[in-house]
Amino acid sequence: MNYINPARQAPVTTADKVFETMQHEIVEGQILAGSKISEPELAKKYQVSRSTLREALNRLEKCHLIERKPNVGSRVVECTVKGLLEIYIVREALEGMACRLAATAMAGTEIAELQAILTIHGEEKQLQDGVAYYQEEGDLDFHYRVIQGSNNLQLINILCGELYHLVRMYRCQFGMNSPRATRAYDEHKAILQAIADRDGELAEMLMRRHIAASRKNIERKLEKDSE
Amino acid sequence: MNYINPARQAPVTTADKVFETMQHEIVEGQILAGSKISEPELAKKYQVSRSTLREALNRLEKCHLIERKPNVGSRVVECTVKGLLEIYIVREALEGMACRLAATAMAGTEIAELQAILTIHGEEKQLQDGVAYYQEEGDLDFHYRVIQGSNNLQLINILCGELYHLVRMYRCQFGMNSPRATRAYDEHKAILQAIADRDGELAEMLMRRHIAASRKNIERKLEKDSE
DNA sequence: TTACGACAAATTGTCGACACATTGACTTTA
DNA sequence: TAAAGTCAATGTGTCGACAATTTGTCGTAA
Repeated sequence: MNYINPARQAPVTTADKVFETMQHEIVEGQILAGSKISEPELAKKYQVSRSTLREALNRLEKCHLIERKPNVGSRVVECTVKGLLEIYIVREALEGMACRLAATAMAGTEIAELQAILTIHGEEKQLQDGVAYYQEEGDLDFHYRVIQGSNNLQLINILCGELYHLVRMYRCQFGMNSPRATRAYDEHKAILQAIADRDGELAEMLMRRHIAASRKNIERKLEKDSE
Repeated sequence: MNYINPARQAPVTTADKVFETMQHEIVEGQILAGSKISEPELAKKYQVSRSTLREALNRLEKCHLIERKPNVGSRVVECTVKGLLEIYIVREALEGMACRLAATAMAGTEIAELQAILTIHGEEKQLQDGVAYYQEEGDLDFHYRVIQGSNNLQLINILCGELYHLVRMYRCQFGMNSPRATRAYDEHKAILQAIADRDGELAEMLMRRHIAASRKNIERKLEKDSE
């Protein structure tokens, strides 16, 4: 499957390619979460030297997909419930702010474009009545565009560059296909309306509630599973 | 000068030491902002191989202190006004959230400890009537402890690990010794009171206003300079 | 004179080998 | 038997050298 990758530039160097490959394998769980990474082993697997592999590992660490300890080695991060909720907290804060900024920074054409995309998503949702597509690609795409609309490079870099793949990893590995799609779609519409009205304060509040609702939904679901 | 470094672990490997050295030199401006980094040159300067230096560069990139382009090289980030304001925006969002969390997550003992520290800062401030110390170390220390109090590892990592040194760099290079210290001190006290009252909502609002006030102060100052 | 292209110098990316630290198993000793 | 110490094996950190790419210079042609 060919994922979109917001902040990516074409993989020019060998380390880039190894990085992308490993990224996909970690996100999709082919390299197991929590597992130890053996540099010699993976270097042989990808047919590159250890230096090149280590370069790739450095970028994976930048994406928070692996953790390194000096003189010990690297491990793939573990997908814990605590970690998932922590990311939602960070997203609530940052994407809320991004939304506030987008309300004043986004161009009218961008807003119109995003409205068109939302309409398409809505039709497709009803068409196939399948939640998966919307929840996966569509949701990410909406959030991605709002973040870009903030026009704040630090914000964009953190959300689209450093946290993006970790979010995808959690989505993949926890198998998130909750029945929140319809409600989420309506919330997206309301958020976009606030942006179109140039009401930054409201836009931020709605985005924060939107993300907080997802978080609480997960909390409920998980504590129900543990009963 | 020996800076405190929140999220640091003792430098065990040589790359660690080179990283810390370069970090200080970049933050304090000895390595000029915006300047190009020559790997062979710096490797010779620090008496290490290029591999080790590149390892250090990778960590500097993680702190947003340098930027790399494939097949071209690394540059120290530039300190622009736009960049400074962008960081304040990110801090407003993240530290605001951290403060909200701290209001429920911080232990009573931690709060008491922080209150004691604030008192000391207040006395020292009046004692030497110098703004510099408080503004530099004390302010960073207060914010640092609140962030730690959030008990959210993602939040702590981003603020204390990735953005911390960039903030210090801006403070150093823009020479921030504004007369906001007294007001900032009072604001800190109010924030801490909200945390002690376990009022997360208020704590977040106060922290956001506190950081936003600093940002607006800088905006005023800078547009006054440009007149 | 300007624009284009080839060449040379310098820099970055990649490689394989060595030095060092950690881990686990085994031996020794209380 | 248990605890501590030793040693080997594995893996990470570091090094120097080679390969590939970029950049600036020079020369040629329009």
